[in-house]
Amino acid sequence: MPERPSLEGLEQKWGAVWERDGTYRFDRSAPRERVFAIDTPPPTVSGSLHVGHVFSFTHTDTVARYQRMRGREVFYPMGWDDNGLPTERRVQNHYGVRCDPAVPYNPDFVAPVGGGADAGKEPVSISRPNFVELCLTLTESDERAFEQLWRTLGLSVDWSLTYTTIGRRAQRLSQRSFLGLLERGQAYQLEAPTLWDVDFQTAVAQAELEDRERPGAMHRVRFARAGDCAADPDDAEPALIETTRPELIGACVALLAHPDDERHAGLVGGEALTPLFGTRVPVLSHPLVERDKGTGLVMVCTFGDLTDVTWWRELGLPVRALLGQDGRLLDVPWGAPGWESADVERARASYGELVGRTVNQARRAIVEQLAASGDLIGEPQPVSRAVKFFEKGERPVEIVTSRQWFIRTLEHRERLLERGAQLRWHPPYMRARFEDWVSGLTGDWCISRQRFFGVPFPVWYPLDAGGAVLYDQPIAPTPERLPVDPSTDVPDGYEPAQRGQPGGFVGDPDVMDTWATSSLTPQIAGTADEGEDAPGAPGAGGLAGAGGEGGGGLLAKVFPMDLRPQAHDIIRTWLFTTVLRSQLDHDELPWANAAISGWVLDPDRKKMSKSKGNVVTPMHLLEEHGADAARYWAASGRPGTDTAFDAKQMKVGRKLAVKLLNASKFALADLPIPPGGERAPGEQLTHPLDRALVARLAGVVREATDSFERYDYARALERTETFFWWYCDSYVELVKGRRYDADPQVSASVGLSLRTSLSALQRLFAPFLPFACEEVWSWWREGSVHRAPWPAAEELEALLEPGAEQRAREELALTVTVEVLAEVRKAKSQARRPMRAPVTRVAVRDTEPRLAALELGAGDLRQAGAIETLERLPGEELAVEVELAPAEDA
RNA sequence: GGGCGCGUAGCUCAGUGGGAGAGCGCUCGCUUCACACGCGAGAGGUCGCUGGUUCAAUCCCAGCCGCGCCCACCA
Repeated sequence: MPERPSLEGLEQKWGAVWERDGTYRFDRSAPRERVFAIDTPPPTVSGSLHVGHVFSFTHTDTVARYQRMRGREVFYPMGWDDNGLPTERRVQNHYGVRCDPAVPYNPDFVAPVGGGADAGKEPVSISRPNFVELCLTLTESDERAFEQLWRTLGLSVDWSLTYTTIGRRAQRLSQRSFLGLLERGQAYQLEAPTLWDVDFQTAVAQAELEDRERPGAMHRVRFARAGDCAADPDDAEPALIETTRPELIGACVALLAHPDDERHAGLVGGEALTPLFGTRVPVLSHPLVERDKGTGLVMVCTFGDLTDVTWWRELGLPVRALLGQDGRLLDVPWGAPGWESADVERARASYGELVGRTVNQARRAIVEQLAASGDLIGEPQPVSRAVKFFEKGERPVEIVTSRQWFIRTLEHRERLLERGAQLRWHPPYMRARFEDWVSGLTGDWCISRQRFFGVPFPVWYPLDAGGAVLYDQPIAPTPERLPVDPSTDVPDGYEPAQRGQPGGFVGDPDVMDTWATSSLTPQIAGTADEGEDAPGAPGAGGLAGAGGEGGGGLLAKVFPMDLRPQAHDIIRTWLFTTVLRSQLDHDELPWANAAISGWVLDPDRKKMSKSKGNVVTPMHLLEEHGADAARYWAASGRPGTDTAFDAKQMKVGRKLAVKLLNASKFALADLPIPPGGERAPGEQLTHPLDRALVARLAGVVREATDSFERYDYARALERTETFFWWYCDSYVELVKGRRYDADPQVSASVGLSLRTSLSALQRLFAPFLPFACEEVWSWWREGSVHRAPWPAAEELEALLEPGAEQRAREELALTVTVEVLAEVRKAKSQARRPMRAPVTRVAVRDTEPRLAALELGAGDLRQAGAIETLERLPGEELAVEVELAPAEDA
């Protein structure tokens, strides 16, 4: 036991011991019912972890440590989500490269030195395999840094179970699951209007959209009436629409009014001519049109927003697409079929100024044209409106038609809602977010991305004699070949030279969305025994192993898992897709519990973000305050609740950890420690106050345990902490006299009480302050506190005398004794005297039962208060007179 | 527009159908034999507003106001 206990260096000291002893190693021989499996969120590997990660991962770690101490064999892996767009973008910037699938693989390629955006050089085009190699190199170094941080924070993960979402094992599982879905008709391909990010040039999913307020302008535009009236233009009342997207007038395929809107009843059923381009479009009605918006007449374009898609589909409108995949206006053949115009020359002339322009450029240009032609009515009115963005994108998403892979989702909606109801949510109200999302789904899940660093779709397509791709006849590899990359691998029965040749084959060029793989994290983590290079599982189709049929593998032991911890912002993505995939592949929930963490907000209650520069780097945090202190702050944030970043809370946590060191030192120093630590055979709690203390402690243990069972780690901490400070300030002060008594008969009971209480407190704090607790445990106990059993209220109560009446009297004795001691302290404090100042006489007036109880604590009270005479007088309520001895120097 | 959560001391937040709490900060005091990262004492609040249920409401119910988040067919 050190002379002056300190927190310094405990992270390194105990981190090394835990690693050496395999303290957190998952024991694969444990029976299924003892296993507690956690589906750890794999952090995105694209730079650095932030304070929010420390926050939520600490929550999970406290639960993991609690369960381990409860005797569960905890399956607690770490994963790295290194698959996907954020990594690609980071690699592009870091190395100054760009992936071009047309470039051949260069085995001797060396990453450019001093590349990157800051070098101001044009990015170097490299092949997809070279690009993927760079992604792997960069993520590897990030992952080492992440692991170091987690180890310093004291996460009790089993590092031998680490997986990555781009690793061969994840790819194999992801592809195997996809092929199963394809075989069962749950995955399909479709050419359809798709949400599209024009910068990344990839499809995106509904779940990856977010709204952003953007300034825009509302333009009132005149459409001439076509048909009979066209012969007599002066007679024809024009059709007025309002739009924020005038650049899409050329893509207009109809005008719509509400069926009950009498103002436009005369128009409906007729036709109108688009301004500038002179295209005939029908005027129709649809109930989704809102009469009080704009003029009540709306232009349908292919496609300005998701509502346009609805109208286009429901009304069977044609496609007149203007926007290309790069977000620029396409060159379209005015006058050709589908592009008819009442004035082809004028249409070509107008459009000539728009073609090749971006959306914003084209909008400015067409507004000038409309103004010049008189078709723009009034000035554009500035408006602020919500625009849909890809959450990682910088320009609004567009809707373009493309071929994509989908997983059937809508038809499983009811079943998914049932699954959501079966899942135990912590806190329970988070379930509403899941249900809102499932109920609001409008389409199946688009999982294909036109990117490079991801899991490829494991299919090829035959080419017919004319070189056309036969998309409806995909060629799948046999399971033993997985994972495959169809851009380099060749399907069975073909030669490499046949790639791209008529009668040959092509590989699917796309990769899966990152969620399409991370939605399988329970299965990926649970197949750690397969190894990275194991062949595909035997048997076609779905995943083998889960469900336990014959398989003695790891997966059968850990799946379905016990706990999915995650933050609330990814309920609609990660949580939802994991439930969906587990439903489709296993027809069951992937876990029994979902524990949802809040976010870390900056002190202004805004979400922390790098752009604001208010982010504190986690490692710096741990170095300054210590891991236990940071964990204390995190664990004080209640489940599901956003918490402001607060360094002051960390200081409080640090004080608590230091206090635990010192209290343990006081309690244990020079105290005989029997073998086994707490209690020698035959030892008894002979003093009523000691029994009362242990009884109270049993109540705290019960509350902490109940709280943890409900995943309310914060309450467990709060109860333990409150008790602990009271214990130090009141109980320990009260019994110091007996603690140091020369007569072993007198001190024995305190010794047992201190050993018993410290043992319980050190274990109660262990999930929160793992380093300080391990340190104090090591002073007097064998083995790790983190493998010690969680304290049990029953064991503590076994030390007490039976009899409720006696327990109540002793509990009252502790209460009254502490109350009187407080009065004595108050008198000394108000007299500005030290706490050890002697007291000649204390007269306590109180009710008879309380005075009787006080008698049980009178001896300790006299010693703690330095009281000469203690008188007990009958009274109505507690009143204490204190006569201090004269100060020596007064 | 819909849903969820929140609104308690200057700050951060617990809490309960019957006495309004903690930590930090502030004031005053104490070198008490584990700890000055300590100990003791104290000041400080119409528990968002308005109704209702109840003997009794900070807590339960309704409405409103404010904040945050999620969702929405935002032309």
